[in-house]
Amino acid sequence: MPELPEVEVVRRGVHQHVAGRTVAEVEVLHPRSVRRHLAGSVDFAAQLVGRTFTGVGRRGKYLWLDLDEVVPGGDAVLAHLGMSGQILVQPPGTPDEKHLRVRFRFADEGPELRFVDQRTFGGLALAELTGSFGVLVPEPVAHIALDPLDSGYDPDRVVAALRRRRTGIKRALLDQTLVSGIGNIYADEALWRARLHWARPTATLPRAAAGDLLSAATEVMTEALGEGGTSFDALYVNVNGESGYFDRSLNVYGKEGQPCQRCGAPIRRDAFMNRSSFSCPACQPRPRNAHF
DNA sequence: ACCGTGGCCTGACAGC
DNA sequence: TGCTGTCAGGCCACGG
Repeated sequence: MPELPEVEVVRRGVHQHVAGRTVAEVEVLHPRSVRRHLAGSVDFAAQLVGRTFTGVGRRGKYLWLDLDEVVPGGDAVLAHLGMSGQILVQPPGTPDEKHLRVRFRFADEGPELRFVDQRTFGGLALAELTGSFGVLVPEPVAHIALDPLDSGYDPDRVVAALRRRRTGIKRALLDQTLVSGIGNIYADEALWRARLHWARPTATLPRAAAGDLLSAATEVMTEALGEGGTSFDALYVNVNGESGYFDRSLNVYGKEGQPCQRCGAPIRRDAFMNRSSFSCPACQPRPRNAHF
């Protein structure tokens, strides 16, 4: 979290506000927020001055700002929001946010682009473009699988790859090299819709059930995007700082003890991978051969 | 090659 | 009140 719908909301906002604008100054206020840049944050800033953002791409939870021409060997500013990252568009002179990490000022002296991140799990990077699934993406994104909203996404291929795994179904859903964009919230929601327990082994999952699960994941993320994403608090916002409304539509995530919307059984919460899994004990019974 | 775990981070909150 | 412990969890490095 933020997961695919929230990142797509941000991508659209960034594109609307910065496409065609030329960078005048970059201020890095926290070194950890600039990643994979051996020459350091000062060099990162210097390399961007005078360059023009031409578009904003996304794959899974990564997004990137294209710089000038999109050509092999070109580069882009890659961003990952991590747990608490925000990209905000703010008029110059707006007081700095408490966790402002990187500021972009533009030659037109219009609104700034600000990377704000409380926990610094996210970050920015200047990355070279390389080919992946037939398109150019920043090199650190090359190994990330296509997401369900990508035009090249092929659910049959994901089903086949998923059934070759020897692990639990939720662990597989969260593996960004299998299918990208799904995090803890939408994994739990998709599993509930498909009536599957999170520890169900991938290896014995029928092809149709795997297909239904991926369809459910696509549906729930598409619906969430239509609501502007999911927000529990002020951390998950669009570029104008506004929250989405999909949290009202969640069926299991964060609903421990509340009645299942299908059968009324109280939603249970299990510890899993140092986090929580929410599910309905009646609709999603624990399998005998559970894979933890 | 595949699979699973630990570390990175800070703020909100519960309990004493 | 102020302290401590727990939780939130995506990604990557690393070990088996």
